[in-house]
This record gives sequence, C-alpha cells and structure tokens, in this order.
Amino acid sequence: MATTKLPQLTRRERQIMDVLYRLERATAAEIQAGLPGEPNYSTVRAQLRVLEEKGHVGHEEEGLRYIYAPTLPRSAARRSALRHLMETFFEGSTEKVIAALVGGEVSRLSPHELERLSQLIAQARGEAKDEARERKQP
Amino acid sequence: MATTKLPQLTRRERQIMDVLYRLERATAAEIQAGLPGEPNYSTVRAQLRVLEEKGHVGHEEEGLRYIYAPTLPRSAARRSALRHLMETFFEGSTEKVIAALVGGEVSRLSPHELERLSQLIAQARGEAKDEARERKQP
DNA sequence: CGGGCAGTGCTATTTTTCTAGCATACGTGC
DNA sequence: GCACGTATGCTAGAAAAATAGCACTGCCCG
Repeated sequence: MATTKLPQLTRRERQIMDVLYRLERATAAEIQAGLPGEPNYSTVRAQLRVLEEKGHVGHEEEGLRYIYAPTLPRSAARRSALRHLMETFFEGSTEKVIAALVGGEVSRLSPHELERLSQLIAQARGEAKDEARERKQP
Repeated sequence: MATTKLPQLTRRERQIMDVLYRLERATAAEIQAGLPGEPNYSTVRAQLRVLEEKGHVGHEEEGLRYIYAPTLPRSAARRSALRHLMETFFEGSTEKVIAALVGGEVSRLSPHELERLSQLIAQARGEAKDEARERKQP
C-alpha cells in the first residue's frame, strides 16, 4: 500500500504543489503569485510542464488559458502529509497532534470551536462504543 | 516576526532534517539509515556539513564521533510545520485539522485516547471561561 | 483590419545539488 | 608498537533543477 511512488518533488515543485493544494485549481499566473522569491513566469510554466509529465498535476483548458490542478486528490495528499508530520514531530501519535492543537500551539480556538470539537469527540466515542457492541452481538 | 529567514532546504536536506527531528539527535550513520534511496555515507556527511554552515544543524562531539541535532528547537519547527500544513490543506483552520484527525482520517483513536482528549478540551474550555471572567473583572 | 495583450511551446544556459572518492586522525586489541 | 576499524575533512565531477529568453497563436477593441 505504498503511496504510489511518484518521483519525489524538488523544492520548487513542492512549493508549487502546496500552492495548488491551497487554491485547489489555479492558472500559472496565480501560482506564480503564490510562490516565494518571485520566480519568472516562464520558470513557473516550465515547472508546471515537468510536473505534468511526472503526473503530479493536470490541466484543463478553460476558454483560452490553462487551469492547473493536482492529480492526487486533496484528501489523499492531506492524509499523507498529516501522517508524515505526525511521524516526524509527534512520534506517530494522533493524540499528541491534537493535544498540541488544542493546547494552542498554533492558534487559539474560540469557545465556539471548542464546543463543536467537544461534540465531535463525544460522537467518536459513541461510535467506538457501537462497534464494541457489534463485536459482541453481531 | 518572520522565522529568521534561514535559507530554504533542498530535498535531501529536508529529508535529513526530518530524520533529525524524528530522532532528536543522531550520528551521520543513523541519519543515513533513515534516508530513502540509500545515499552514500559520504554524501550524508557532506550535506550535514552544508546544513551546519547554513545554520540548520549543530553537532557535539561525543567521545569520538559527532552527534548531530537541529538548531531550531523541535517545538518551533513543529509549530511552523503544523501551521504550514494547516494553511495548505485546511484553509488555515485548526478546527478542521482536529476534525480530520478525530474523524479517523489518519489513524483510529482508541477509547482511552478519546477519553483523554475529551478532558483536554474540557480543560481548554474552562480556561477560556477564566479568561473571559478576567477580562470583565481585572 | 491591425496592433497590442495574454497566453502557450520550446530550448539553451546557469546555478545548485548530489555524489563519490581519497587522505588523514584516533583509539583498540593483539 | 602497529594494524585495523571507525571517524572526519576536503574536493572535484556528474547530474538535476531553476531560470530566462524568444517565437508563435488567438482575441479583443479601437
């Protein structure tokens, strides 16, 4: 179940993919705007072509110009990124990541958000119970 | 309040830093073992030297050999990585990240973990209330 | 209808990264 | 004392990536 060994990304390519995942879909110009270091427009397009060859992005023509988008669905890329971050900085523990987030390591959660999260967890606990029950009486 | 603009990392360098953050501290050989693509030992050392010049890692001599470690504290790197991931895949919303994690997007949480998280959130909500009170009657 | 704007395709060049090899120091055990 | 294993220092060459420039096309609007 390897994550489909696409060739690894270079720095700029990684940056471009990040922009694309952030915007979901974008033109070369928009991507350029989202990149650090003000790379040349030509440069960006050249890299997009490479990324397309490598199978990381696709484009569709909209009217006259190209709209680029990642090939790998956002949800999959996100999962993979989360897992990697978890392995690298949180000893592979989902719980630790959440703890850091709830603890305000990155940004503060509003009372309203906390409220919703509370419900979310309650729900997850409920489901866990359901499953336990199902295992006992199938 | 930019995070001290260290030069950006290349792909291999990024990989090395990841290994280092995962292990906290490691010898060149250990780092090599943790890298994909079985790079040459010399290569790893060469890159470590570069990383050291750039200010990303430091080393201390332990007995005979070098033990390398990131310069930027793990907690800071982690925060920065989390923020970036959040911006890229979760529209900058802490809540959405947590929702994905609790929802089992990456791995399942045990009932025990859910229990602890529940407490964590309760606690965060309590603190939020405290602060509200303080603002009213300082 | 023609000029200018906005886009794309392609390619050559420069710059950076990555890699491997060789020389050297320092303990360890025979 | 000395051969060996384990480290490090350094440097040159190969490989890959990043960049910029130029040529061509379609469309819009004056």
